[in-house]
Amino acid sequence: MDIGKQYYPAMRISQLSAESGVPIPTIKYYLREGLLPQGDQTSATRAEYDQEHLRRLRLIRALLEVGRLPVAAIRQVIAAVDDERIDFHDMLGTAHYALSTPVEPHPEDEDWREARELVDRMIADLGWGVHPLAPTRNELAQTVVTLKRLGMPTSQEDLLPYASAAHDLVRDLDITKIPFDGPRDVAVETLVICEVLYGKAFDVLRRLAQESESTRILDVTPCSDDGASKVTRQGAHRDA
Amino acid sequence: MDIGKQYYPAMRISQLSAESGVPIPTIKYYLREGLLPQGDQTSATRAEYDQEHLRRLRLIRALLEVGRLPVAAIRQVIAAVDDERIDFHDMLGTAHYALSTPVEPHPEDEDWREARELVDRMIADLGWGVHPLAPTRNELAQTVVTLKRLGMPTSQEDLLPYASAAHDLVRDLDITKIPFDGPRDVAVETLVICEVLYGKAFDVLRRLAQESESTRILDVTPCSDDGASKVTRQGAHRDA
DNA sequence: ATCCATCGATAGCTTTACTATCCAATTATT
DNA sequence: AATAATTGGATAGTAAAGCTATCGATGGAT
Repeated sequence: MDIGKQYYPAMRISQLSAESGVPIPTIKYYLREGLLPQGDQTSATRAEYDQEHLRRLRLIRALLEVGRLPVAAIRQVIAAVDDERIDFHDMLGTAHYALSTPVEPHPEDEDWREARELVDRMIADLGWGVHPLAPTRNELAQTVVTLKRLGMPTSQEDLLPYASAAHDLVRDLDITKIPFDGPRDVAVETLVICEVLYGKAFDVLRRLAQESESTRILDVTPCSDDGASKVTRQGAHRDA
Repeated sequence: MDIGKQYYPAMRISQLSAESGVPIPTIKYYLREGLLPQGDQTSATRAEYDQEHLRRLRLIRALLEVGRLPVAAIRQVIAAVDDERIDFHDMLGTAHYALSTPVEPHPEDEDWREARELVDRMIADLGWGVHPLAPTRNELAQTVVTLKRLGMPTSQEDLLPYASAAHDLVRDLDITKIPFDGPRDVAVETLVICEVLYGKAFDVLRRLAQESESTRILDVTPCSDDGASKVTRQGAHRDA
């Protein structure tokens, strides 16, 4: 038997479901879709799963629910991890690009070309090592175009403070958490978790800060209880 | 006639469609859904639209495509703007909360309670004026729980650098763009644009920085052309 | 007078992420 | 050994979201 797995007690699909809270049909679906590796098949009607599967399952749910990534993107990340022909660096690149929303370029559009040039120039000015064909470039260009169309034209100068804040966070925090010298799957998993979950955390923190600042500017009792009507009165929650 | 609208040339739905690139049936759908206000109905089969409609339409598309907000959330924001009974501050609050993904609390779960306490304590320690019932608190708590479940437990200390970076950006940049003294619709629109589009921009910048840093750490020719195979070989784009 | 766009209503479509049902093959229970 | 329960594998059905298509009546344009 595999020494490396001796600490992982085997379980059946029903236990996997119970531990993770994910219904059995959904687990089967993930197996079909290649998100979750097949269990150790001991007979025609029996397969065993271990802690790895549980962990993977939790990762899938986190990416789906917190990161709101499409199943297809998750599959790509996983495929890159499992494809041993892809080297470490390219694997991380694949993971990176799977996380970006694909944006098709519109080189015929004047605004678009200008935005893309802004992005390329900024990346070059910052000295960032970003692949010239990275889809992320188009994603940012698209955002810049949209801002312009909405009447908030954005220059490199406007974007730079965000860029350096992002760089600082990544350099000092995110990247230090990634075990580049460890096994492939752990590294890429950590990278994805960092990008998606810390990304989410930052996003929420930003919205919290925005609320705090607009409350501060608009006067009012910054955090007193009398404002409780604000939430209940309007039912501002999206669907809950 | 309305003096305030004399500079806005009227157009028919077909022109609105042509200008915005949004198909007519889709515009009708937005009208039905209350995302887009009805045009000026001049007869049973004729209505006139103006630049406001065009602007609103672009905003809707930006929130949908860039911000990936659900239609229901967009409708909530719009409803709050149009409801004159809601005061300025509550309107912004509604907008804020419409942007958050609803998360139902699990007070029975130990992890969840702990995470929520962490969030509350941090907000208090930072002195932020965030509503005690803000759904954003649960959103962050959920993220913290998920991180823990994935084996990356997160303390207040871990989160604080992100929080202060977020606060800095908001205080120095985002919030200065919002015309709090202007008309309701402009203020809330700007707020939403800032949150969603600058949020997106930052997210992309973070991913760019991550790519740059992992490239730097993993050795390799930081940005040379020989890596072009990375993108093409794997077809790393999500679905394009 | 004729044609064409528009309105309003309704129904249909597409994608995504599940969820449910069946059946044969075990495996467990009695 | 008989019977009940569980699993895997296959297939089909479902629900929600976001459009898209069609139709008939109307009314302005030529």
